[in-house]
Amino acid sequence: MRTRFAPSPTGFMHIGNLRTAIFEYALAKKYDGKFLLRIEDTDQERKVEGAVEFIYKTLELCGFEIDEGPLNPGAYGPYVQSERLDLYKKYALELVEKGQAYYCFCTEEELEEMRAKANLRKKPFVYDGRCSKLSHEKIAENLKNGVPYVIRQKMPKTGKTLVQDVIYGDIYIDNSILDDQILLKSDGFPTYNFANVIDDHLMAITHVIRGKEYLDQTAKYNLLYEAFGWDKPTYIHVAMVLGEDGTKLSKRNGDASFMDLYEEGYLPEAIVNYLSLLGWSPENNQEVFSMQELIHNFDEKRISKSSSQYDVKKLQWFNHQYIKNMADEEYLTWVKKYFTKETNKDETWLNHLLLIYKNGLNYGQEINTLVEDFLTDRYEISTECQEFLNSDSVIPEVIRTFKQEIINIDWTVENISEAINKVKEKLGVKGKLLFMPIRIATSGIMHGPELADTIYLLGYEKVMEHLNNYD
RNA sequence: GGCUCGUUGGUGAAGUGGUUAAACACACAUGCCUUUCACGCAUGCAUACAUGGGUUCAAAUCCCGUACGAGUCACCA
Repeated sequence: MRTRFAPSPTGFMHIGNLRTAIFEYALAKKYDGKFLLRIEDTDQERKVEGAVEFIYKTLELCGFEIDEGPLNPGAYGPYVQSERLDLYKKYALELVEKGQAYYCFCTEEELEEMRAKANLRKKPFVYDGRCSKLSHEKIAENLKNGVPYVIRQKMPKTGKTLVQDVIYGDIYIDNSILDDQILLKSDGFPTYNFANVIDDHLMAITHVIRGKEYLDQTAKYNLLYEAFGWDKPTYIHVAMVLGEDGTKLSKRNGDASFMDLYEEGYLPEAIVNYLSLLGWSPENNQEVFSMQELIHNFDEKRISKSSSQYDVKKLQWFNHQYIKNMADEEYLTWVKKYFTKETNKDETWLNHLLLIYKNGLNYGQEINTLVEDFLTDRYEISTECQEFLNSDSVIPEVIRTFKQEIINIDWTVENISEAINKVKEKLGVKGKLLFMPIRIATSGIMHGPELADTIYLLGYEKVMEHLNNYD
């Protein structure tokens, strides 16, 4: 069993691509097979510098072990298509020799004209194969004169071609709609379809997982395999991942890119976990699982036929689960990468603060907004707070008593907690009337984390300063 | 437009002819957790099988039509 992930190097990976990679990886590893990375850069115009490293980084972050690829080649290299040009040419020529393909010298203008005519008659454009009728002499002459050419495959004009897919079953495509597809472009590069077939065969790929958008095109692939007399791989086409609004993912959705999510503070494990459940589910219905469990439970037959919608809320829930399960030390190192607020507080104080939010954090960058109230000197009583303070006559007394209780204690969370309890006992107040006044008087806000922790972190000086306002 | 595929509640989904509460998770709402928010726990929710016909003793599950959605028809991948 050998699978491959074959992205083009655009320096961007949206979660749909990643999800396909996850399936490919899980399938290969489930059967102790190999997972390889191949870069499909046959479109020279869309190439981006550093994209290969970027892809490696992404996959590594996600916990993939790449068995063979451009940076760690195996026996089937090279793994970058632009380095395999001679190979494609050789195989294209082989088909020409066999009479399965031919040189085509049609110019773009000629093709444009044919296309326009087809449009007029409201017929889909199919190349008429005129160059396949060229005489040997004419071909030789053109080649000699350096006339630009492409190589096209001869397609059958009648009948149907069978496409077999693990998810979608048997599908028949009418050959009449099949164009004499271009194998080799005039710049000497192969087309995507051609390179794909050559490479998958040469790299001994056994299972191809790819987006459903290739389902129809698979007929062309099959015809190519047949022309060469090669065995076809097993096809597994997967439905698309849609954006939150139910439409196709695009860069405009922004957050649909893995790197964006990563930078916002979503853990790769959580992303992988969530994504694996988009269009697939394990038989045991387990939701939170590790890569190892995913591999173990993966079953390609349970991949869904219909597309699914991306939902940040659920991703956040997964992320939340993973954050909660981190060890404190691990959490602190992690969350500090996303913590960008300025502070002159010492590390112990900061760690205490960050830890308070560990169980409530949805994603890394969220820490900055959660923690805001602790890092500002602002102390303003909102009208809402003021209204509450005025709502009961016992409130001033609560505040005064609390001040007395903490004025001489050792500044620890436990002692503060104890002080609150004493206020409760002395005045016989509890609940909202007990805690709200203290919270507002000390911190100036109505909502926040655990009160004793809040007061502790505010610090003795600041708390006393605030309490003095109520004397 | 031709061809291909899909359609279970707001979202992810279980379910592939048969105990007439269609699971589970997210979201949402409420309650509890001896302060709020959050976490956690509990309950509820929407009264979901696109639609019309069949087949069958029995259909979300099989067949046909319709609607809607998506994909694809490049010297892009």
